[in-house]
Amino acid sequence: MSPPKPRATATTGRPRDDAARQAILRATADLLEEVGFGKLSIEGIAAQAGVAKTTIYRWWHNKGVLALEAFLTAVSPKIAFTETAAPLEDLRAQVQRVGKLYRGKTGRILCELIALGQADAETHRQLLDGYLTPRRTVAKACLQRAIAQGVLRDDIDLNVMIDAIYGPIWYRMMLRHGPLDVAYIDALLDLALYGLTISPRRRPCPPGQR
Amino acid sequence: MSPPKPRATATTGRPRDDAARQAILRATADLLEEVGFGKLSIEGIAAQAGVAKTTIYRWWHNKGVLALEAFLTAVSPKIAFTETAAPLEDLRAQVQRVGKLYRGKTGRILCELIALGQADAETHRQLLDGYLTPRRTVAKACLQRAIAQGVLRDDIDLNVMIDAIYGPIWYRMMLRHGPLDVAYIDALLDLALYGLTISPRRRPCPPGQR
Amino acid sequence: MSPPKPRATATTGRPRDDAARQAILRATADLLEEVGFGKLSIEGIAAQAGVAKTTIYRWWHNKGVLALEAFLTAVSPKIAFTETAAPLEDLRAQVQRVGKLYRGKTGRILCELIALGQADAETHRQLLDGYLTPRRTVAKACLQRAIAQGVLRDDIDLNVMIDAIYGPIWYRMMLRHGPLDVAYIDALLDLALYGLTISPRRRPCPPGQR
Amino acid sequence: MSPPKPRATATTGRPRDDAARQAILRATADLLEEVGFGKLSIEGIAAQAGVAKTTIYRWWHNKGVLALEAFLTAVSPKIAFTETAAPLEDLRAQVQRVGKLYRGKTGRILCELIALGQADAETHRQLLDGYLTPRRTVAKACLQRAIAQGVLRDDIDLNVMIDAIYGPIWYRMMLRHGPLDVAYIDALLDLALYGLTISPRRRPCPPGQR
DNA sequence: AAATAATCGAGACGGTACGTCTGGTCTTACC
DNA sequence: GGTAAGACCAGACGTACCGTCTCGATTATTT
Repeated sequence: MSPPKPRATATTGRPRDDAARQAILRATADLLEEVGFGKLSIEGIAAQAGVAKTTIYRWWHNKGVLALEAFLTAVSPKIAFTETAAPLEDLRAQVQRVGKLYRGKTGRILCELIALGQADAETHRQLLDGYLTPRRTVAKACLQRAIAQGVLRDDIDLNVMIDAIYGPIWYRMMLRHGPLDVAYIDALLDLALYGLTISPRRRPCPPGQR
Repeated sequence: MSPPKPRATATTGRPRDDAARQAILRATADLLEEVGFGKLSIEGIAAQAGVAKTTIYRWWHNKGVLALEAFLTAVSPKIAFTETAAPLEDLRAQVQRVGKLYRGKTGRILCELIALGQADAETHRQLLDGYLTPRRTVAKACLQRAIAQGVLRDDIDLNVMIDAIYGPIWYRMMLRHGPLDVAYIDALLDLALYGLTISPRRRPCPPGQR
Repeated sequence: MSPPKPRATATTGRPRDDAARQAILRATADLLEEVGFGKLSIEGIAAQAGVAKTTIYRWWHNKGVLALEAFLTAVSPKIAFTETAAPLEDLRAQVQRVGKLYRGKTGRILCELIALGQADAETHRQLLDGYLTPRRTVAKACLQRAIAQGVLRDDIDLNVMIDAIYGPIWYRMMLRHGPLDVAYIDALLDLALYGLTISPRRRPCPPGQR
Repeated sequence: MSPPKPRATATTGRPRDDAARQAILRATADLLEEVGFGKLSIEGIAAQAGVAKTTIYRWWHNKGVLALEAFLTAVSPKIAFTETAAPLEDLRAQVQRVGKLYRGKTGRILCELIALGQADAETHRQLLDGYLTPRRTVAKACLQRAIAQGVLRDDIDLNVMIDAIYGPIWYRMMLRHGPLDVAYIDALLDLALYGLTISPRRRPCPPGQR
């Protein structure tokens, strides 16, 4: 009982104050943007949220899960797939949208949260389940529509496909060895779709697709 | 003179004790492996190296640059390009070697150092200059040999090419959403080289190419 | 609020732990006796008291005020005036008692605290208010009784009188140029009371005066 | 041999650099005035004197003896006895001169040096031999002249006499519980000379003496 | 209505590590 | 051999947060 776990149910007693919860998440998100995860402190959050440290520790095990929840709450709404008739164009639009997001502070924070997950299994799991997997699932659906329409090979593991598309985006986001701009992402998608090797076929734009 | 910067030159006075320097770097590398960057402490390093804290602060601004230097000193020798007649095979071998390294603790530490670079420009610069850029330079040379031999397209920015190949490796190293094993890397290289889209050509390519 | 001042009142929050306070004062007094103020360290006190350094800094600005409070707490009870019918004998007894105390470690510590007060106004004030003034007040009352009984001149500032009596005691305590023994103190009192100059009268004074 | 003792004689090698010695003493005296003994640091002295720390440690065991020597060098010349035909007036003039000196920074420093002597026997000895004893010797001579002239009692230990005169001065210098001004010193001398008790004789100013 | 129970704020507590300062020692090159 | 420069080990400094622990006050449900 000593580790303060989030209560599953509490039938009696004073109910959880949702205003405090919101204030904490908000303060965390703000500070995360302002100073980054590295310099985030529970005391700072408590002060900014006008809340006692106890209240934070009561509901979140550690800085990581709190930061993560705050991050997810703030960022998740900003990325969503559109769904049109042309799956590859959907994909291209979505990747561009992600790229734009990752260029900024969101990318910086995300990177810190990933690093955090290296040491703490729970943070890692939460990051995957709460952020990565849902987005990959949507992306898979998009790719499957493309396969169904016969514009993509059907002999490759979807997970590998997605890695090939998103991997380089994350790579540049984290290493920052070059710009993560529209042109780069476009070139990258071309490469992923048509390969590096010399071949008779190019991306000859099936008439009407582009 | 109050900010303790690494001296550029010191013609007089007691010279720097290289034994202490080595001990510090060694202790740092060991602790980095043992507990990760997150739980690395200067006090711990000083104790393990048998050195005063001041000696550390005299030569390294902060934990980041020290950890980075220790990391580079320890890891750099472990990755090198072979050079044979078949550049694409060189590439494949090298990527597999990198993949193997990133599967383990090295990957975990690297990921923390990257996150660190998000907030501190100097750490970021040092990571790029000391680690990433040299490796990319070698990789570029390899790709250029392949282009010269006519097995790779010559109309694509080399930086984008390299991103397409290495990006997904790093992606999996950091997110750990799937195994970073030999089969994955092989599949990834095939994809990068031949593309996702449906084409008459497949990898066991035109006779005589391999 | 950044300078950690002793709180005036705290209506809310966890109340101050008096056990910790006592332990700190006790440890300080002990170490003061053992090693003197010069080698007193907050870390040492914290360790001996089984207390965190922060707890000390929370309630005492610096080593000086802590040492002083510990000193006063430990020493004050040891000196008190007796009150008999013969004020001059009361005085003589009290001065001898003080002399005995100052011969030992108490004197040594007191001397260090006085030196400390030279640089820090607050320490100085606290030393005067907490130690010196109360004792001088009592001594004044004693002298006034003597004056009322007609055995002491009534035309001299009481403060000067007291200085004349106690000054030489402190002088020898601090300079240690000679013994601070019973004989010395007796001789001193005779001198103070009857003067240095040649006069017909000697201490076993005119009949009827005592 | 490890404790660096001041060399007694050095028949060979480079002779001691007196310029360095002077610079060190001067810097020490200056810093002593400026920040007091408590915040005096060897590093500061070395920096201000343009001298290596080694050079200081070679010639002085510790901060105390250095500070003391610097103090004596700077202060000694400021106090000297005059010698006239009226010993008691000489005394009065000298005590006033001492009082004036002790009112200022000299007193503050002196007090710190005395405290220092509580813990370190050598410092204490040096303070007595170098400062106190010579001054007391001169004062004794003065008193003896007064005794020879028949204006002072000859049945009292000279040491006690001197304590009775100088003790209260030091007392006020160190405790600062009241002003150390001309009037105070005058009153004090009267008291010391003529006593506190009621007697037919007052200081009736032997004609021509005052 | 009272009792019970969990929440909340405030803030003290024992700790760990921080980055700095100074004390003394040593090592080197120069004079 | 003395000296300036400065690196070295050692250890205390005062601060920032950590995660835990009382408190008194508040807000519900259950008797």
